[in-house]
Amino acid sequence: MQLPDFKMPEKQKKIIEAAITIISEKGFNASTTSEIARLACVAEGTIFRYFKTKKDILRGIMIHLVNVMGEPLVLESFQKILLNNDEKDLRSIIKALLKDRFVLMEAIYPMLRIVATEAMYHDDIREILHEKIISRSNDIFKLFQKEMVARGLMDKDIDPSAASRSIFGNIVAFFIFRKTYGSAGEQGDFEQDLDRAVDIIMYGIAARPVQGAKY
Amino acid sequence: MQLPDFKMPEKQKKIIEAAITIISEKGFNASTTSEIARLACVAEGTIFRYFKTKKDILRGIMIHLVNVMGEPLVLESFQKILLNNDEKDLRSIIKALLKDRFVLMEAIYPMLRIVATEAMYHDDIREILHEKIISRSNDIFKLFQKEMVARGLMDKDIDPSAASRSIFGNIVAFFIFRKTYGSAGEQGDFEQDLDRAVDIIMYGIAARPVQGAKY
DNA sequence: ATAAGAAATGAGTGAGTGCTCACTTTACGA
DNA sequence: TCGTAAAGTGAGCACTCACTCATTTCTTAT
Repeated sequence: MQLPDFKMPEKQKKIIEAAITIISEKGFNASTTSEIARLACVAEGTIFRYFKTKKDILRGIMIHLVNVMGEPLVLESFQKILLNNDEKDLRSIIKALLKDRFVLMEAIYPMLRIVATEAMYHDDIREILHEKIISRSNDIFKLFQKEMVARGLMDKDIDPSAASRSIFGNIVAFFIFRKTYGSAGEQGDFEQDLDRAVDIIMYGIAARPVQGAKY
Repeated sequence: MQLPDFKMPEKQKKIIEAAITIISEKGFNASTTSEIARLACVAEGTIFRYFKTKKDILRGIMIHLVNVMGEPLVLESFQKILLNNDEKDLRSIIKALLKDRFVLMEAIYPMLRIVATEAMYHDDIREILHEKIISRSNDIFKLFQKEMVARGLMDKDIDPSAASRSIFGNIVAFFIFRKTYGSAGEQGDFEQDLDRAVDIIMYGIAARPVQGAKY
């Protein structure tokens, strides 16, 4: 996992990168500090110069997720797609969103694995995640919905929390299924699959909009 | 985690029950055999009479998920809800499904945590899960869709894989969000939330069916 | 009642862990 | 060039854990 530049001692960065790689592969407890040190090409003692304990490495990874990836990658492009679309229709926005999230999740996949696992067992990590990413995404989505309603592209009485929760679920499910099964085909296959997923997010599993309807 | 009766030595059952409790709380690697033994009220050596290694306990848990819970709980009621509904409309079926899955997931929550975590790191567990539960659920869903299409309740050109994937994502997201935040209110709150989720699964985030339409 | 085998025990073992610390190397201003 | 502080090292320490096995307890057939 190659991290973007960030003011931080060379070795510390190497340690975090190595830790992300190893922990994402084997889980936190199954990873050893000696292995991380080996991959990072530092002595084991060096790890404990930068991180007080092993658990502290996890915290370091989370801080990175939030500071380096969270803000610039996760939220910025999310916001751009949802809020800078004066002339686009809802369908292309949702499609752009799904595509962008897919690419992002693939890019930070090792980190995602760690967060998904550890958030289940550490309250503090879950808290950071919620505070810095989930609740802020929710806010952005609410703004987005307001705008869409104003432009007549979304139904005004859809609950925004339920909607964003559903979209979140769809995105994650799309990613996981593609990642574990699927993706057997080529690029065209992906586009088609994407379109299907977008259709269902837009119109559900039952209804299809009347031809020429405003939605 | 109280398991249903199943032909198996008393102590072995106790060990698995204890293991589910402890592993779901702390994760597999952070759980110790001595702690499991203590909770199960057996000597540590007894564990290794029934399970060759510690990892073998995990396999025992998975076998239980599949044999005891998987077939009778996960698939049976799934099938009943989807396929024994000659007179019900699509909306009530989906609502019943979502409700049933929620109750089920809550009942086997500790086991779910273990499976969700360990499936990320062990190929064999992911394989069992896919073979015994996911692919079979998919088959059931395909039958269901065929029936719904025949009865004119679902659009025939919705891809069944995409649809079941989406429903899966919605169910899981609904569960997780309710479990970690929400559920702050009472029962009425839950019903309302359920209805919102069902609406979105049915009609998506954009369109709403015309009043009196057949869907 | 007793023998014999099965089940259960838990102290013991050694491999392997996170972490320390006495030491070496590097960076750099005077 | 040297002195000093910071950065880096890795052998070793204390400890934990999965697993073993000699011993005890239970079960049951005769």
